[in-house]
Amino acid sequence: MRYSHQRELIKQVVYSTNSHPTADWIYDQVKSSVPNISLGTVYRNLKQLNNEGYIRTIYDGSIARYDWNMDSHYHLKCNTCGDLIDFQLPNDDLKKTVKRKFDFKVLDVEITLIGKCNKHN
Amino acid sequence: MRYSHQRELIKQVVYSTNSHPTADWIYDQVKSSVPNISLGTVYRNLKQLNNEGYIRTIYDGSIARYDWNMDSHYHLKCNTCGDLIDFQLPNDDLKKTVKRKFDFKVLDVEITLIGKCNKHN
DNA sequence: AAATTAAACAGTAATAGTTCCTATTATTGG
DNA sequence: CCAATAATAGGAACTATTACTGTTTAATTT
Repeated sequence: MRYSHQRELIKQVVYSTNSHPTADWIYDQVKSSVPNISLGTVYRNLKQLNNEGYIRTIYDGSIARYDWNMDSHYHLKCNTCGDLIDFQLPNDDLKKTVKRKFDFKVLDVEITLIGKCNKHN
Repeated sequence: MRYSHQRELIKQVVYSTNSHPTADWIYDQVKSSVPNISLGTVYRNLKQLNNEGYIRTIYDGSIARYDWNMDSHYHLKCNTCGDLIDFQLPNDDLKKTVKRKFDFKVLDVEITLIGKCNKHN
């Protein structure tokens, strides 16, 4: 992957926040240093950074968000304000621990384990 | 909610499969009995069925899928074939149990707890 | 059983997020 | 410093979903 100024800035923006930004938000940020950057460039570079393991893509409903934190961690999603909050926990009683540690009321739990099923051994 | 033939068929299609179908797949199925049903009707009714608690909407990456199973349960997503497999587990060591019970190799775990954060007490 | 009312409809246009295309520009290895 | 080619800007295209509009249909009232 050849160096690119735009990609470097995009990476810095993702690494600068814990808010799991969208492509559009990142685009707006980078525009302040490179006013005529195109949204396609942002998407292309986010995909590359994802593929190279610099960032990860998470889906918040139907829209993509980007996260610099590559450690295995989970998210608390508030369906009133939409915030996505990082957390890391042992595998015990999630709901109670989350209520205690984050004062976050769990209404629904969605767990997706991504991997490979037994048809591809 | 007034009775509608189309909605009844849409509900039946969702209840007929464990494959977590997309709106488009449901549309194709229902078309065999109502050839000129419109895709908008499918989406509108899926949303209504969701709001009335007959089905739930799950997001698979950026696309919506529909599930008749309203119990709290999780999904194994295979990133080779895209299958989404239901499972239900106690909160112990997920990865090992999943490997043993489903012969499914977990590469990444995404957990989203949906609820309300402490700004809205 | 007709008339009335409003929900649901088909068809289609519009939107949002994302990807693709093309001619131009920038990085890099020789 | 030059040639090769990866990356770019700008905009068109695409996909999933929602919104709009005039018509049909189910439920309710006469």
